Amino acid sequence: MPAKRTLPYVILGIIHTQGPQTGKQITHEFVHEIGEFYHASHSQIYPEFKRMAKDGWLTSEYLDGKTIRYDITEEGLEVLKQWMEEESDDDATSSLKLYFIRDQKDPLLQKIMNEQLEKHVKKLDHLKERKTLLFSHDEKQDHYGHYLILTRAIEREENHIKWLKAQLGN
Amino acid sequence: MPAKRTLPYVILGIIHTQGPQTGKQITHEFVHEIGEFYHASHSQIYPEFKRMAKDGWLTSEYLDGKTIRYDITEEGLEVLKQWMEEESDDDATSSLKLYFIRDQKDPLLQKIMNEQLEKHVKKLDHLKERKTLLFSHDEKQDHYGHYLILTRAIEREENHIKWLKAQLGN
DNA sequence: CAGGACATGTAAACCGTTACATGATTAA
DNA sequence: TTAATCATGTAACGGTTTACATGTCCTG
Repeated sequence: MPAKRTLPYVILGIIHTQGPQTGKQITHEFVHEIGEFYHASHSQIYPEFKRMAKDGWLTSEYLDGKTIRYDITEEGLEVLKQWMEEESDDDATSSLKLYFIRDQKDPLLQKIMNEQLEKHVKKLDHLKERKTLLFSHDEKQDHYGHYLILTRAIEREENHIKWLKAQLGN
Repeated sequence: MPAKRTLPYVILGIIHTQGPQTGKQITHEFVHEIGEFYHASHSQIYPEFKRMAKDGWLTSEYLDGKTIRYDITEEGLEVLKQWMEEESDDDATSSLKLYFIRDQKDPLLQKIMNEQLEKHVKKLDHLKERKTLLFSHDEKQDHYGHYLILTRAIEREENHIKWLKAQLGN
């Protein structure tokens, strides 16, 4: 995978919601808190901190001559806000954005879930087409595994869509 | 992501199930057939073919002085078989293996789905623990997005488990 | 004070993508 | 025949992981 750059935005999001962070603290976040949904190792985090400070997204403050604590700047906040509002290329990114939304009334919640809904509806349509194209007769006899995972993929999409609609209906 | 090496095995699987392949053919497979579940670009495929031929997993045969068609060797078959039987590190890999199973009676089907089931049950347990730990009272008021995606993750696992059990019950 | 854990930092290797290059076939 | 397309091939780049390196603090 081309692995589009999300690390800096996740860092901004964490600092924004959890307050200023040292390398140790944010590494802990990545392992234990947000770790369910995103992971980064310390060897990415430390250089990324410096890059972001150089770019003016973070301020750095020495705590004890070696421990640096970073805080988000106005520019960083702006960058975060833009990222939150731009369209996500995949589900994982959408979920990360949701993770950083604290208020149930935030209109971004609806926006992101609506985007997801639209994409999953399209995906479901496509998968169903594939299924009728490939397995409308008895072909599954001879490609059972393919039939299985296609069926599973369809059910997953249906389940996800159902969930999104239920949430959006609230 | 570290992206564990799956390309060569997918190539073996395709040749095994679809017969000998040229670069063009297998590129088409990656885009149009198996593309739902795995993707590779031609710039990976051509060098990989050569590596695999050098390693004795494939034989190469010139069709017209420039088009090379590759077929699987006995050794390649063995490698494929081993890969199919070893434990998968993630769901995507499990699905790929299922894709290559043509016969509904193949015992590997059950084996792989049982592995998946076990992992997803563990994952579900873990997610539920997280939820009670983080959101047993009214904390969701203040971290609604986190609450949402955790809830969604749980439902996804439940749905997947339900599906696996239904399949295994047949 | 010696050893180990730990926080921080850097380097190397791997995989995959995008972009570029080449030669042959096809088509205007 | 020239131009476009296409199959094949190579190079450069980005991102992530693993491994290695350094200094500090804690502990026996």
